[in-house]
Amino acid sequence: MSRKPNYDRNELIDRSRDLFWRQGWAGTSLKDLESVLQMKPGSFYAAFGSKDALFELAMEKYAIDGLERLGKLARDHGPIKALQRFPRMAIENEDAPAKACMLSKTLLELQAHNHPLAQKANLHLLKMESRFADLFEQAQSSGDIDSAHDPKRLARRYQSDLLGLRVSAEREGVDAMAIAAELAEGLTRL
Amino acid sequence: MSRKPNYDRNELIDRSRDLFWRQGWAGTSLKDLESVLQMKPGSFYAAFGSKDALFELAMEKYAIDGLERLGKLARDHGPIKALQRFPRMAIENEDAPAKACMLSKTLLELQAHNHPLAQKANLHLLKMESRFADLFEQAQSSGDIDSAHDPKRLARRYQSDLLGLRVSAEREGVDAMAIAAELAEGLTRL
DNA sequence: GGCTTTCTTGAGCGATCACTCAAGTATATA
DNA sequence: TATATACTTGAGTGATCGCTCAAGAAAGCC
Repeated sequence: MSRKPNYDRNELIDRSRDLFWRQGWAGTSLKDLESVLQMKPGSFYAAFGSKDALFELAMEKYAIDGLERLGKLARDHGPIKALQRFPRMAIENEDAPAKACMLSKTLLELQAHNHPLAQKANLHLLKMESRFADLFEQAQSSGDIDSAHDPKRLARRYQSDLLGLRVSAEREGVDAMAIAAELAEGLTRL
Repeated sequence: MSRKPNYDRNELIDRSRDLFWRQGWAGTSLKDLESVLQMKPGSFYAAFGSKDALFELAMEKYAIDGLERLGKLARDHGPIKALQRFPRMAIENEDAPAKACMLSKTLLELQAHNHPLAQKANLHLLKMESRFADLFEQAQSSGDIDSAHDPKRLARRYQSDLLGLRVSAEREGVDAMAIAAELAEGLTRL
């Protein structure tokens, strides 16, 4: 029995993530999604339930991708180099839907209305922050960073600077790569 | 002849700025504005022309206020102390509509649709950046900061970190005052 | 007071919003 | 091949969007 969907659900979520990332929550209409996903309303709601539900899936995928990219950097180059390269990686991809972080965009857009998606964005950011703290701690263990510093404090500051970088990268007329380089260089002086 | 409006236009723009600042462009409806300004649609459009036009006025007022606060800090305490205190001032006011910068929020929300307000937000940010650069240059002249640094570069990085701080301050569970303190402390080591 | 001019009112405009559902179509199992 | 079980379609839902405009109210000038 049954009939298989003629789409790849995972790929649809990817495309939604790109659209939501670029245009934000209110800035993305159902018409936009129907066009990008090549789906009629009926199929869309059968598959995802609501715009909010799909946004949540998209944001989860965004967050997991970020964690995985950071993890791969750490495995390939070690903790300190990973932390140094990550900001540059976040803004150098010209094909990415946006330079700014989707989580911070969501937070800024929806926080004022106490939208559940804003809280979820913050949870993803906290998860990322704790991962940064892990890497700082590892960098201290291997002697790359002075152990006098509190890794959680370092992570908090690092993430804040990273979010700032990515807002700046969204602007025209700002050399974000130069800021990223400064950020990386700053880590060598801890 | 003629009849005077029964409202203070300047105060209406202030209230609009607070609402737009907090809720963003799409997040603020005409109903919201009518409620906060105590105006019926007809009066609203007679007075301001459109939602976008009022948003632009609100954003201009926001930008000018920022420039003036920075200027006052510089006059009262000198360039270096002004740069050190400004980040804290930006996030410590509990009554402010939001911690994050209205200009960066506008940019992030509207950039993807090439909305004119996004470009205007960027122009205001550039103006602010050049004012930061002026202060860095003055701090160098008075010997507070090493003259080997490029003041424009310092300003660019400073603004980026400031925007990051203010995004972080919008989050729950993040000690933004601690980040602001680190930012200020960092300026003493230039 | 009479007149002109502006401001205020609020019903309602067309467009778009997120979303629904009955009908039609394709596929897997029996 | 017949039947059951999904999936797909797209016209259409009520609500809300930003905005208009004709009518009425109030203030300044003669």
